[in-house]
Amino acid sequence: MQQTVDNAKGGAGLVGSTIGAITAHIRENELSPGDRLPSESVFSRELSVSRTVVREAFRSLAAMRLIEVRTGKRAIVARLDHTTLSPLIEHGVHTEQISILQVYDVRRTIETRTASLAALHRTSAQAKEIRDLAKSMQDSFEAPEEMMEADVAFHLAIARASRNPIYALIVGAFEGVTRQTWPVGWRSRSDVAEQKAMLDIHTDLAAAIADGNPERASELMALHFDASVRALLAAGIS
Amino acid sequence: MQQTVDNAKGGAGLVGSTIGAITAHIRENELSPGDRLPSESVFSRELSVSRTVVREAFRSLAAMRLIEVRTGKRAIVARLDHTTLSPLIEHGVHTEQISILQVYDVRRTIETRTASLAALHRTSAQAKEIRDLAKSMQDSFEAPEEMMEADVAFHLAIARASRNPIYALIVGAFEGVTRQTWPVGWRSRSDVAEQKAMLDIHTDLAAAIADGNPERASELMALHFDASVRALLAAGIS
DNA sequence: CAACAAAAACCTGTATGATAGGTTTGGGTA
DNA sequence: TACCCAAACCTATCATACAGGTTTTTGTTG
Repeated sequence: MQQTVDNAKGGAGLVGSTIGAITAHIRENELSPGDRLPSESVFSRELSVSRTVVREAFRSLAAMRLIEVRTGKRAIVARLDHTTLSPLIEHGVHTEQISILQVYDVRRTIETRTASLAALHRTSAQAKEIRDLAKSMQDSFEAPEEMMEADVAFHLAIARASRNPIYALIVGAFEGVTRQTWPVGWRSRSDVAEQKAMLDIHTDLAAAIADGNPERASELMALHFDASVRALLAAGIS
Repeated sequence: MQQTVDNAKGGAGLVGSTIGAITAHIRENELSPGDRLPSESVFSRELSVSRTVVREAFRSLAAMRLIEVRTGKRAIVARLDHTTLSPLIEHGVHTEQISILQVYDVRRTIETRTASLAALHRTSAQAKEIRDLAKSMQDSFEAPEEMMEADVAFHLAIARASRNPIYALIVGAFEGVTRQTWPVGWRSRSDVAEQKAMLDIHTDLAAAIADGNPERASELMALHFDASVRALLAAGIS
């Protein structure tokens, strides 16, 4: 019936080209996170496609976390968010395209670096946050659920303290998988002494970051992951 | 009017819960990449939502690359694909949430590891592919465009040879940004000797991987990135 | 009976129009 | 001036329709 949107980018189909037009709009107008986009009907009129198509394009962009849609309000350009990639990795694991050990290899690679960077770049507020989380873990020895949440937050806080949002993005990507495997690793630690040792590594790591000691921080992080991998292997996870 | 889908996951709204229902379907039936999903109308009936809602859910999942939709055919579970994350990183760069140097810090971290792993795990076919790509770069000295493509393919091939798909995913995420900054870095290399040196590093790296020498491979990769960062800084990119 | 081709059934892509309910905004009133 | 409310606007969802692709069924023919 009509068909005005040029097929510049975003793949074939009207929805694809509409996605291209919207991202182009963001770039050309140099929109920043939080800035509002034109409404669905405006795009619909402007691009001569039905609102259905624009809606599907909006949904796609929202799924990619490039924009945020809120009912009644206009869509806004999205701020990078560490939860973005979690579903993707979970999907990979569930469909057996990714193994848990592969996740841990990547985490070790990334997080020895975030530990270094955090020791160099953390603000004092972040140093405190990280130490508090390590303490939370110690305090919740009897409540594994809480300890796990503190652990997840601990690693993410370190990634954020690296002051490179990409690291936070990647570390966040593994949150979902971590929540599914953490209890297994924890239970597989043979005795209480070993469990305490694990907690101590976290505390020492927090201290190294607070002290601004990147070598020690990254060394402790490496130790942590080596121990985690041993625990997972002991539990029969590959 | 109706409203049957439980709000288990995927966020509020019918579309969100429908997304949850579809991913649940994939998990419960343990679908693998390539397996076909029920049609839109089936989900529509099953979940008592309109096809519009199911379509938007499908679009969202397709945008996240959890499924693939093809006109006329049924949607299938998607294979992990290294191009998935590129738009996200580009968005971050365009909206100034991510700097180029931050991209290079992550690449250095990741790719020194992929170089090691590739040296350990590459098949002989992969070793050949990597060497051929290094050679392509040497051969296209007069055609920067081709050289860039060979370079991009080179790094991705190494990531794939690591035999950990997550690395390929992450390295692939930076393709878009790389294509936008590569020419700048190349031109900023002051003289031909320096440009040749850069090419030699690639060739040596390919050799180290073929030789199964992980230490040397990762060392060369680190050298490569140090030089790249210097070139970008020289070009005034931060 | 097997091979094959036409047709029926099904599927996705897109458009249109309608209703419900949340948000913004500009007046008008106190 | 401060505040409240109605109009205007926006997104969420539904129902329906039709134009192409794709798969399956079926009927025919060798």
